[in-house]
Amino acid sequence: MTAPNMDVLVSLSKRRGFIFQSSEIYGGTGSCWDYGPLGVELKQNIKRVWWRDFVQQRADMVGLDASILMHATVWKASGHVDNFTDPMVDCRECKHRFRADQLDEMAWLHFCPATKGNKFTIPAGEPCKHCGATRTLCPHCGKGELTAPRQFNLMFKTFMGPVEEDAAVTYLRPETAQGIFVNFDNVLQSMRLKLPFGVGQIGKAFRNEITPGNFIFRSREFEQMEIEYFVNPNDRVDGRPADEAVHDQWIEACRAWFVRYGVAADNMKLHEHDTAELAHYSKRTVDILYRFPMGWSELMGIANRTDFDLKQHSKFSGKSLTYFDEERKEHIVPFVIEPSAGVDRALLAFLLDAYREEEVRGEKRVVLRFHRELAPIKIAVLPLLKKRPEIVATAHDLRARLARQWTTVYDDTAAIGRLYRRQDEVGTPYCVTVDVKTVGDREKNEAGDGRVTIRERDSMEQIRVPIADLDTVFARLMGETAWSEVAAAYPRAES
RNA sequence: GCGGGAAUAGCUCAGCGGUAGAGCGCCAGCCUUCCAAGCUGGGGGUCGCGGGUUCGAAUCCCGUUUCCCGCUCCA
Repeated sequence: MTAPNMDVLVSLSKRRGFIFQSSEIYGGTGSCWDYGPLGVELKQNIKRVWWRDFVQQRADMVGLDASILMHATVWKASGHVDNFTDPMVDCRECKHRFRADQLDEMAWLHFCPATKGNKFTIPAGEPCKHCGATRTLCPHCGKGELTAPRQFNLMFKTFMGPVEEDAAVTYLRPETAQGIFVNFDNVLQSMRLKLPFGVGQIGKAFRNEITPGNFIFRSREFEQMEIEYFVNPNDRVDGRPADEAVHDQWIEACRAWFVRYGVAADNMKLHEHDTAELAHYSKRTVDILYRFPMGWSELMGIANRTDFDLKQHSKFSGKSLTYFDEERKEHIVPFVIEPSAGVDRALLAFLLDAYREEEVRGEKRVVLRFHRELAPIKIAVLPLLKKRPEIVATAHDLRARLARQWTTVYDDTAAIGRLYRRQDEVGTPYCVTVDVKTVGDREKNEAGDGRVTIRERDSMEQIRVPIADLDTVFARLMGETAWSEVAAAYPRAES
């Protein structure tokens, strides 16, 4: 495949109306991006199929849409107020950066004056045996002074209510997950659920990232698709504790989902967090990495959050957040498996994986081979000649008719070859072309055959289909039926 | 926040002290019976922003903002 670099994609995204830099006319900001007319369709399609596949089609799942602003105590309970704040110091000499709270636990490099400047590595927390000095300089290079600790708060602080008082301070949510945890009992009771069950949610989250960038990969405002899947850890699944077995099931389900919608399997790999990497709430976390242009990076994470969150919220709120196990006659706090995906990262992966540069008749063709369900525009209706009013009128009618079910576009501003290339570049899977044969030629006294050309994006094959068949043909093409199977029933059009 | 690079038309870039260009794209017309065809015409840039040097700055200097590449963190 032709792996595009990020610049090519940024350029295409802007030129074709997928993604614009936020506030561009004011100089822009790299930490926020706007989705243009095609981008918003693509993004909505991703969210729609995710919601359909994971929430609507599963008997063990329900949905939720919690507010972005929540009670400030939520973030104390979740640990974000304490753990999302890392005081950092930098070495003025070697430019190394350290977390201030970990400095004392690090071995340090020392040029000892008592031994004529000999170099020693001193274990954490100990003074030099020769001169008795304790560490004051950079532990890494032993020479540089450290800057004063700088506070990084990864949460956006804001004020609820018109008066800026401390009591009204809260945060824009850094993850959608907490909205599910605090509604655990509401959902459980109102839907009369039995374990195991999951709650899915799609929504915006905000993090004051230290380093945003790599296009939409890491931005300060982003959208998450999260599931909190609750299990009874005392149950056994496949002979293993339920949380551990279900965790593995979700990892595979998520991986398969990306493959289903067009991400090549070998562009993904799993990454197991080691203990140092694990978040404060997690027993085990596995990331699905994607081969992004800047290297393997996290596409989504699937964490076993244990009973940490429910217990924390129970403790801070004073409300019992337990589940009554009818068989064992006991109250338990469920464990939770959290498959957490970034909509924007998913979109970027789908975009990257769809991008192809091909050579057609000696010319370069750029094509986005989107899965048909993700493609922003499903059908482009094109007149072969725009001088013929009958052709143009028929094309307009067809577009309106097809638009009742699918996203469509009409374009007559160039020759047919160029029109096809434009649609290729935005990933439109099918074009419908109306020509003279469709409508007939009055001057030559020829009747129309009522057929139009359907052209498929990837193979560039064309078939002649009666207008009367269009609805059923496209219903099959947009469903599970392969192009080759549909095409076999109709004559090829010459190209 | 630190180090390095960059910022000129929608996109890719040239111009590097004398007042802004190319290719592609876009728009209109002509032409054209299925894969970026041709011809003609057109719109579009206070050269990121602010200051300084100079008779004169896109060009030199300072500051600033934004972007890109590394260091750290996550979806």
